[in-house]
Amino acid sequence: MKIQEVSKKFELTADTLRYYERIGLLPHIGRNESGIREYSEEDCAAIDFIKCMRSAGVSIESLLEYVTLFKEGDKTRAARKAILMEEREKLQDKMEIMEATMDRLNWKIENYYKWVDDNGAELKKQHNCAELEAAARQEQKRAAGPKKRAPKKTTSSK
Amino acid sequence: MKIQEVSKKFELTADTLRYYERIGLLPHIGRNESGIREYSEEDCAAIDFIKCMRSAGVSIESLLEYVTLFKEGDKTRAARKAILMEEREKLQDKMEIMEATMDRLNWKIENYYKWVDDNGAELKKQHNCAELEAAARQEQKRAAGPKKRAPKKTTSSK
DNA sequence: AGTTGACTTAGAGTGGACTCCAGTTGCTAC
DNA sequence: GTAGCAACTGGAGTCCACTCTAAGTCAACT
Repeated sequence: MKIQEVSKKFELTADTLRYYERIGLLPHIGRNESGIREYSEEDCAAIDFIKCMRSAGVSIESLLEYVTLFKEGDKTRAARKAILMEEREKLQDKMEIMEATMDRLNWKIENYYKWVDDNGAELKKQHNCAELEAAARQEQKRAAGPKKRAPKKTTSSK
Repeated sequence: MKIQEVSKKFELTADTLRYYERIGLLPHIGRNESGIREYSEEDCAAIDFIKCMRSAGVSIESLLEYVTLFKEGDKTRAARKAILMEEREKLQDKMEIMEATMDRLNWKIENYYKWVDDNGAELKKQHNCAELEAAARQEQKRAAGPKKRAPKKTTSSK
């Protein structure tokens, strides 16, 4: 398979594929007589694995460690397994954090924002959510108060 | 609360807190007579919310959108709700991806790496995992084979 | 023979999210 | 009163993971 096909198949740009190869995340891909990459089934399997891990947030660094061990052969199996287990732990932790955030988001949507109608006007006032609302109210007070209105430099240099 | 306390409480560096304020993610924090930040309860609630969202991977851009609407008052409730719902969607999607990755990792650990003993030697050979193994084997063949390494630039002019 | 378009390379540039730095001010302790 | 330390400011630097550019090669088509 040529780079464009692989790119489509895995939804990774050709640049990204070349980048992965360059940093050693993918093995050196074979070239044909005119120097064009020809991805084998095995290369694709590797890409599939890497893509899966990356999309879950596994760092390139960890993946590199893993594939580096791979190249060293069977004697590194235990170390490789350890890496996978470590990454599994990390993923597990992240998922727990995300679940907590989901709960919070759900609470906010279902409780705090429940009285919002379709066309964007609010139907009732609410008064039991601290978080940003209170801070925002305070901010409004501050802004309305003394001239103290710091220049609002948004989004650094552009 | 002074910045150092807040920093400890939420495990965010003072730099990060100042950064968040600078870009408008946090409201302008009140200062005492000598210009030192004094974080209110409301500020802390906002920080707590932001930290929670950030640690789940919600982008600063989205959070900024949200707090910007907040400053515009009640008429933006519907829009704010929409943002939260969108972020909930994104989180949900991410979690699904992560779950799939977890499954894959679990499979690999439990099947592919099951015959690794404590001290790092492998006990048995395995032969039914494509992925990187095959690619690695291929790579080893390539390395052992022809000269490989040299780029074939014949007429090179830099 | 010339043009198109996919490919090649090394290397530079980008965007997001911090993180650090230099210089200054202000509080507390000795 | 001066040393030490925490805080302040604007701006520069860093890290990660790409992403883009320039200059070139090659096969196919007109």
